[in-house]
Amino acid sequence: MYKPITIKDIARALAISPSTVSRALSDSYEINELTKKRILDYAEEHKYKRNPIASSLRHGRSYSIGVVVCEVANSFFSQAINGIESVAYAKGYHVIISQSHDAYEREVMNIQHLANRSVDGLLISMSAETTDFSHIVDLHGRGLPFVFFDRIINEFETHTVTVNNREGARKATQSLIDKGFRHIVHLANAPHLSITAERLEGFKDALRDNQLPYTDSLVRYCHHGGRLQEEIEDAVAYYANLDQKVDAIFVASDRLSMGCIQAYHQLQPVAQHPAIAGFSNSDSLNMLQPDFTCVRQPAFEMGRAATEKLIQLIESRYPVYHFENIVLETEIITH
Amino acid sequence: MYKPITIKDIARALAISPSTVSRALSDSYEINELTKKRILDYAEEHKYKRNPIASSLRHGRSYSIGVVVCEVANSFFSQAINGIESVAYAKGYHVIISQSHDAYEREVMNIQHLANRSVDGLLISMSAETTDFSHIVDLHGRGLPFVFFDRIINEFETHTVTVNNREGARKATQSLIDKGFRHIVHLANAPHLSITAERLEGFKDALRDNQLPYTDSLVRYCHHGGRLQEEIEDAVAYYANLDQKVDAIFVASDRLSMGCIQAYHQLQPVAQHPAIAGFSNSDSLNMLQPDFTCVRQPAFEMGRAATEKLIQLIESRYPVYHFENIVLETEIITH
DNA sequence: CTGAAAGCGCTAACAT
DNA sequence: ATGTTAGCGCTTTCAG
Repeated sequence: MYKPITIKDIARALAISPSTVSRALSDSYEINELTKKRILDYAEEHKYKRNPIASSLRHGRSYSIGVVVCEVANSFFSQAINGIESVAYAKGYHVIISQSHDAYEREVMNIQHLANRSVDGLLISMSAETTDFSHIVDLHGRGLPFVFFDRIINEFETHTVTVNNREGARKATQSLIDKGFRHIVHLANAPHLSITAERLEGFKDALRDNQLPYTDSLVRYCHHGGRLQEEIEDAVAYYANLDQKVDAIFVASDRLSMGCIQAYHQLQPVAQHPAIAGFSNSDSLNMLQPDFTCVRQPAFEMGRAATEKLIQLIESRYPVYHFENIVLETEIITH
Repeated sequence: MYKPITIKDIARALAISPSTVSRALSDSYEINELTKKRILDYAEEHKYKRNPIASSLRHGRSYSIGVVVCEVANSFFSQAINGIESVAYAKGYHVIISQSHDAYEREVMNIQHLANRSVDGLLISMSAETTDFSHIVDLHGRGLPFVFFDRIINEFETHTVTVNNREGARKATQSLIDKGFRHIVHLANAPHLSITAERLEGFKDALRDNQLPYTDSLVRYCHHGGRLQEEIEDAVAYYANLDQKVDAIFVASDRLSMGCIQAYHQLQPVAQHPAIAGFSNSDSLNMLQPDFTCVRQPAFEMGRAATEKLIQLIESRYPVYHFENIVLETEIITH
């Protein structure tokens, strides 16, 4: 059907050898300027397109990188993907996106699938449910480069890109305290995620700074990252039953904030909700909750940085022993 | 670095020919059961993975399909993508997603890029800005299969998957009328999109059914599909200046509804907004606007159907002359 | 500066 | 039932 023109076709038409054509197209130096021009003109005119599959086979590389995030319909991740694509395309790589939906099985399946599809490297933000990392450790051990962003693991050394979660969490909590709230709880993500522990520390920092008491009972975890609305509703119900009336919540993520507001909407009018502050890269959330304070992550920049490091790993001719753990700052938006 | 085991390696280890190994792995019938078992066991044990690049080169197909949507951070499209992936993965195809951000240049670039990357076919929902279709017509003419969903074009015959936009629009508008609103306007998408004309017809139908007058001045178009918040603000400002006070708006899309609510938020308290009804697959929108009536499209199902038709086209041994235009029904959710 | 030849990994004719 | 061979399109020695 769709039969594109090949290097051989050009060679035949111009009565030269395929290798010369290849050289012209890859802009080799050892070629006559005139021959090169003839070839390039012909290629242009006949809309020659290099066959990337053949090229990949030859080079043993696919010039594509895999991305695994929990979901794309999420402001943070979609912005990060834009950053990833901007770098990847500029460097001639293709981006293959897949979603884990925060489920362990889907994460394993996707990573396996991408590795089979011979991506040259993987950019991962861990699924909330994952506690067994052997699928990743295994592939990494076999030489596949990985870079983690946002939700990282420490099973082996590699580049990572994160934000200063602890400080972001502290600032968000502090903003609630500044507004006069004293009974502040924390709606947290899955307990084994790297970001969960860090954000919890920031929450504690803020309480401590203000001589407010901390107990573990102030924290509710969502083991599926909010994938089940039920887990959020349980937390909200739990807060409602505390002896102390909760007047503010520090929420660990966008999705949880959304679920949280949704849960309260079913219970009572907006005016009576606790105040909410939390990590969020969504523009619509602060419309929902008029006084919503959010901690913005530089998602686009994180995607960019992670991709740059990954491509460095992929293109490095020598084994890499020195890894960078890039930590960017968050920005807080108060109302 | 990462040197996977090949068919040759297996052949050498078992002292048989590569073709036999290939036959065993592709489950050919003309092979001794015992030999087959030996090979499969060895492959399993050594974690053999077929090299899809070599396989693609050989078959002249990449077993991947390209998807072009305006953006993934959009409930409708992310649900559609889930449907696309469910079918594609099941049939052994990979999915490569790209975003046009409703911009013509990016759409052209992405489609070009995907075609170069030798996808076997393309699943497209048109960008709002696109009025020149030659980049698509050209590739289609050269034999690349296309299936359109949601936002289609009629430059050539092929399979399409849409919803009954006219009826959905009529029902949404009718629901506003049922609530007692009489001065209803329509915030529309880009005028050249297929869905725009259809939804406008439904809007007119509802007005006519209720003996309400229609004039073109009731309709405002967003030429960039709401990509620029400005275009929505202009429309809202225009409504505010009408002689007749607008008491309800029928909005053509999710993104426009969001932008519309956002624009009103800047102007006046929620209680004084006009009522809104519109096409939306987002769960969060009805929280924003308490009485928001939405028309849900079966996005997942649309993705599924489109992918099935595309794979049919790809795998058909003969030129296809009979095309299906699948039209699904919408569901309306009132409050 | 250009050409001939080999090979990336896989598979489908064509033998045997 | 198995082996031999050739080739998908591209690139890279190695020779000239």
